[in-house]
Amino acid sequence: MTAHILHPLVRKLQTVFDLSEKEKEAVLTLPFLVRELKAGQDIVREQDRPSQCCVILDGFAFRYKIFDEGRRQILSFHIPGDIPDLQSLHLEVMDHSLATLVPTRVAFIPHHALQALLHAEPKIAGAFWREALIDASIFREWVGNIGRRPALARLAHVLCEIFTRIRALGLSDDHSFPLPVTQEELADAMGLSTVHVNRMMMELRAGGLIRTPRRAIIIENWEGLKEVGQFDPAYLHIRRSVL
Amino acid sequence: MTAHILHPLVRKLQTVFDLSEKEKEAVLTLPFLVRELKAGQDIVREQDRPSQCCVILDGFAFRYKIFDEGRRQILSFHIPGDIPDLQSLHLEVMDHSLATLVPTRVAFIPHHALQALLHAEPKIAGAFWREALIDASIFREWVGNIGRRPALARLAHVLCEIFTRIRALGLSDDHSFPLPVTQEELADAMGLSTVHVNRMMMELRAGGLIRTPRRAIIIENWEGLKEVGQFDPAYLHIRRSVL
DNA sequence: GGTTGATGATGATCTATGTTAGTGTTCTTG
DNA sequence: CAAGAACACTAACATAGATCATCATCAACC
Repeated sequence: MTAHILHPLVRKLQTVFDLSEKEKEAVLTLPFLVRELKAGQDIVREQDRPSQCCVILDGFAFRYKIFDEGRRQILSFHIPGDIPDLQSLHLEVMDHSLATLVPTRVAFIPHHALQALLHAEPKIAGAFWREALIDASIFREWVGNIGRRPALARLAHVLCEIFTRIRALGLSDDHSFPLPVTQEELADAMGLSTVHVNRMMMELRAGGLIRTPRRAIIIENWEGLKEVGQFDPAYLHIRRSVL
Repeated sequence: MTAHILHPLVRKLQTVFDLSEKEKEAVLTLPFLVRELKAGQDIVREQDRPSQCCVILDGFAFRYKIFDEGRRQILSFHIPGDIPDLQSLHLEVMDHSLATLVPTRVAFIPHHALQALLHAEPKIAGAFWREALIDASIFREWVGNIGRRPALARLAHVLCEIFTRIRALGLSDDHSFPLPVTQEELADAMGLSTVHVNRMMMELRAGGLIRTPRRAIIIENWEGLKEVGQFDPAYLHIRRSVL
């Protein structure tokens, strides 16, 4: 049961909500279709009208929007267990796109199956709603991160957030984690230029806060990084027990 | 019935969802407590654990967060009919604050009454969920607005958004609307300095796009303003019929 | 009805970040 | 294994927007 394909979803829900065995079971018996996607592939696009939601099983994804003249804004990063397009259950038309960052395995679950689940298990409906609200909370934090923090703090904050979310899933016990993100992608997520992200990255390294081996991050000084990024995880609304 | 105190809430829900008479009735019979608040007063604060939600009946409110050294980021503006702290139904602790912009009348509805309503009227639960998702969509747009648009476009976009939301409620038939917001507040909403907001405001006026009589905005050239702000209302997910 | 405080409007100056134009290194792929 | 693409990194220069300081206007209030 632990090895069930949808297990990442259950694990994720448990980081924000306490599920009973029966409820876990109900989630795990959802019908789904697995697809393996290459890196940099769109999963859904702005203006699409999806009839299913996708669960990230393995890999990384991100949401984005293209502004004038091809300026891209990355809106969020997604890790295994996330359902980044859950909103399509209630909002017909996508207002942004969703793509993979690396080769990623996703499970597609038909809307009607999810609707049925939410109907049958009101507590799970609550958990999903909660998920969506946390999503919104993260966007709020990003608004402030981009609007009111200088570049160095902005970068530190993003790294703290990703690490905290990954650790809450139990995907990192020490202080290192995969970060399959290019500096260009980081720049698009933070409203900066790639050149400046590079400079800030170097500054964090020079300060002994992080190391950046190939496609990963090792946090050398967690307290220091939190300090620089003014990071307080309250906005992630993660259950105390898994934080 | 039309003059019921909670009517603004019904009117608002109808901009995003089609309500039956029975459902309207269920909303209007919610128990509530009205309070008149002065300008600049907090309604709920970060870290609070509310046991009720508030509906803006009359006036304007905004959500905000204080970052390092008192730098404030305004996260959203709220108009009559909005329930800005609906999230407290599912997220115990507030991750931001909510305050009035001008003297404002709000109705407080106990969580348990809302829970009961959502249980009794699943379609209304859907409408509320939809509301919350639209909220998130607006935050996403703001992330991009702040991250990827220059100051002039950013300002134009914010004005377009507020106007569109106000007009969807039927609170403005021509092209003028109340905007009881100081340039400082606009600055905090857009991640700019007040001085620069002032300059951009003057530029919009000089371009014949808007006029700004006391505490209000008159849009002189709607198409032009949309153009400058790259405004596409799709992200507001407003029903076609009221747009 | 004058005083006070908030807000809007300016100008001079400074700086964080953007832009452009590269170089070198590593990964992919034929 | 060679060739090409991504990607990280660097430097010189450009600029949007921040800061600081001042003054004008207007509303609120004793």
